[in-house]
Amino acid sequence: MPAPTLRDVAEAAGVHAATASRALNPATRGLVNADTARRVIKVAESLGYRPNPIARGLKTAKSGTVGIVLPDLMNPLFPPIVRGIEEVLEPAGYSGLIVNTDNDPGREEWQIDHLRSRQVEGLIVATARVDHPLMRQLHREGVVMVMVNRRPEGVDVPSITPDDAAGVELAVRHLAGLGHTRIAHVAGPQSTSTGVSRARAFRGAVRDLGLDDDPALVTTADSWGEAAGAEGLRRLLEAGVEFTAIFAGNDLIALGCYDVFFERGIECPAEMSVVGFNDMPFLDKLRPPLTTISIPHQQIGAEAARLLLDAIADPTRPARSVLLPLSLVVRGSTAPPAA
Amino acid sequence: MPAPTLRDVAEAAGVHAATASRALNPATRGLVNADTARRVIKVAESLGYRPNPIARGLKTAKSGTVGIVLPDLMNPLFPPIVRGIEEVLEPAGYSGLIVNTDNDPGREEWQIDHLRSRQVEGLIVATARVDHPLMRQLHREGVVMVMVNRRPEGVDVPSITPDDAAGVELAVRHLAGLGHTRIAHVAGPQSTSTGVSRARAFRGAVRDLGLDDDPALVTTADSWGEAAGAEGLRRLLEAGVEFTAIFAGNDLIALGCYDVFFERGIECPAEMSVVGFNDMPFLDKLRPPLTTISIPHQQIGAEAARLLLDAIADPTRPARSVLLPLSLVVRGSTAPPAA
DNA sequence: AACACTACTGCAAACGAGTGCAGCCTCGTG
DNA sequence: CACGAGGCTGCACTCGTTTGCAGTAGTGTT
Repeated sequence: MPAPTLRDVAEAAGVHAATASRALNPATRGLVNADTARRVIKVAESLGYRPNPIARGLKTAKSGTVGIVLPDLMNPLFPPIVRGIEEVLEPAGYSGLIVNTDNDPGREEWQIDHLRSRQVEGLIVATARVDHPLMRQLHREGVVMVMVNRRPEGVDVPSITPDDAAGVELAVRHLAGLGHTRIAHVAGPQSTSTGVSRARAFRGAVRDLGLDDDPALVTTADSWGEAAGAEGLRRLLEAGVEFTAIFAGNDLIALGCYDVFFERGIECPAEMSVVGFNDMPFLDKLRPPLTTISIPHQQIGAEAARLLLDAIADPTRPARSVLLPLSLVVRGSTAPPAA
Repeated sequence: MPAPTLRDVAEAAGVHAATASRALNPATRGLVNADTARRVIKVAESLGYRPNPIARGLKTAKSGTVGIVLPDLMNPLFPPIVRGIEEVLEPAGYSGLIVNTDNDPGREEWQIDHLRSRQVEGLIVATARVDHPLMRQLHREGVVMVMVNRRPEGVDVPSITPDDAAGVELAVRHLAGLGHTRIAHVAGPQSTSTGVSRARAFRGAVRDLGLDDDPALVTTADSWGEAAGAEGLRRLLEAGVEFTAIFAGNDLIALGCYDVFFERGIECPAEMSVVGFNDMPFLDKLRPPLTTISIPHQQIGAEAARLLLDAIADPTRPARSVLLPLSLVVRGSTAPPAA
C-alpha cells in the first residue's frame, strides 16, 4: 500500500505516464483528448492519487514553499501576520516555512541560508533592523522577497507597511482634542526604522497641531520592551519636564509606563493619559484599558503574501509597495488633563 | 550562477559524482579514500555547494519536514510550543510546517492531507478535540506522530501533556493554605479533555484537603473564553452560593471573573481570591496581577519534537509518554479570606 | 491522390542525488 | 610468478514527474 504514483494511474487508465501527467495538469490538459483526460482524472481520483511535490519540484525547480523570517514568533505581533500570510498562501498551493532570527544578524543569515537550501521560492522578511546588507545581497542574487513592517532603503523590493505616520497623527490628534498641549513621547530604539519614523511623525504632528514642540518632551527607550519603556518615562519625570500625556512608541513601552505610574502613585488617566501603538491582545483587560493605535496585522500578512506570489509569478514586475491605514482604539487610558 | 550541483563538485575535484556523493555523506565516507574525501569536501566548500534536499528527498523518501497541527496559532498558548519544537527540530536538520485547523474537523482533515502530500515525515498534533477517529486512522496507516496537550485514548501514540492534576492540586492547596475553605470552580467546557480532567482533579483536591465538597460550588463555562467565564461566575453568584475563592479553568475564564468583579464592585483579592491556569503573557500587567499555574509550554514543544524524532528514527519503538510538572505563580489576586 | 495540417499520444531524456554491482588496481601471500 | 583479497572508484539505474520531440492517425484542401 505505498502511495500510488503517476505511473500507476497511467497504467490503470491504459495510457502513458506522460499523457496522464498532461491530463492531470490543468495547464496542459488542452493537449489531450477530453475523454482521455476525464478518464485519467477519474482513475486518479479512485486510486487516491496525490502528485508527489518533491518529484515535481525536482523537475520544475519549484518547491511550493516560501520562507517567513521573523524576529520572534512569541512576540504577539507576529501570529496574526503569519495567519494572514497563510490565508493567501494556502489556496495558492503554497506553504510557509517559519524561522526565528531572535534579531541576531548571524542567526538571520544562517536561517536564510537554511531556507534557501530548502529551495524556497521566495521570502517574506519581517525583521526590524534598519540596515541590511544581507537583503541587498539577496536581492542582487535574484531571490524574490517582500518586506513587512519596514520600507527598504535603496533596495528595489516590494514592501508592505502600516501607515505609521498617519497612525501617530491619529494618536496625537486624539490627545490634542482632549485638551492636552504638552505631550511627551517615549520613542522606540532609533536603530529600528519604525522607531525613527514614529518619532519623526510625532514631531510633525505636534507642530502641525500647534502644540508645544519642546525637545525635552521626547526620550528614546533602548528596546521595545516594558523595562526600557519604564526607564524612559523615569528619565522624563526626573528631568522635571511638565506634561499631561504620553505617546508611547508601542504598547509594551506603554505598559512600562503603567509600571512607573504604579510605583509613583500617578493616577491614569486622571493625572496622566497614555496611548500605545499596535493594539496587542488583552490590552482591554488592563486597568485602565489602554487606548492605542490598531494595526491590521492579518491584512498586512495577507497583502505581503499576495505581493510575494505576484513577484514569484513575474519577477520582472517592478516593486510595488503598499501602505495600510491604521485606526485609533479609544479605551480608558486617555482623558482630558486635570484642570 | 545557478547553484552548484554534485556533478559540478565532482568534476572540479576530478572524480565521479558517485564518489563525491559518498565523500560528502558522513555515513558513507569510509568507502572512499581519505585523501579523495578531503579534497572533495574542500572543493565542495569552496564552491559553496549545498545538497539539494528536494533531489535527496526524492531518492530517500525523506523530506526533512514535519507537520505541526494547531487549532489556531493566534492563541498565545501555541507560539511558545512552536518555539520549543523548532528549537530541537532545527539542529536535527528538520523544519516544521505549521497549519491551523480552527478546530474544524473538516479543515483538520484537509490540512493533514495537505501535509501528507507534502511528504512530511511526522506529525505533531496539538488540537484539543477529545475524540479523533482521524488520529486512529492515521496511526493505522503508519503515520508517525505525537500528541501535545492531550493523552489519546485507545491509540498507541506518544504524547506529551502537562500534569494538570498536579497543577490543580497546587492551586487548591495554595488557596487552602491561605485559609479558604469554600472554593468555587468555573470549569472549562466538558467536551474538552482538559476541561474534564481539571474539574475531576479539583474535586479530588478539595476532598483530599478536607474542604467543603459542595456540588453547588462548581459550574462549567461553555467555552474557554472570557465571556463564558463571566457567565459562569454570574450563575454561581446568582444561585446565592457562598464562597471566598475561585479556581478558574484557565486564565481567560479568570479574566471573565475580573469583569464580573468590576461590574458588581467586588474587591479582589480582599473579598474574593482567584487563580487561573496557563500563565498567559501579560497577566502580571493586570490589576491585580493574576495568580496562576504556569505551564512550561516551550519545554512541552521541545519534548514533543524529541519524541517525534525518536519515533521517526525507529517507528517500532513503543509509544512513550511524558507528563510535565507545572508550577504555581503567586501574584496579587489571592489573599486570605476576609474575616 | 497527394499534400498539409491538426489533434493527439508515446518515447526518452531530463532534474539532482543515492546505491548495488562490477571492475580496476595494488598489495600480500604461497 | 600466480592467485586471491581488499580498497576504491566508476557505471548505470532509480526515485516520480515534466516536457521537447517525433510519430501516428484522421481531416480537409487542391
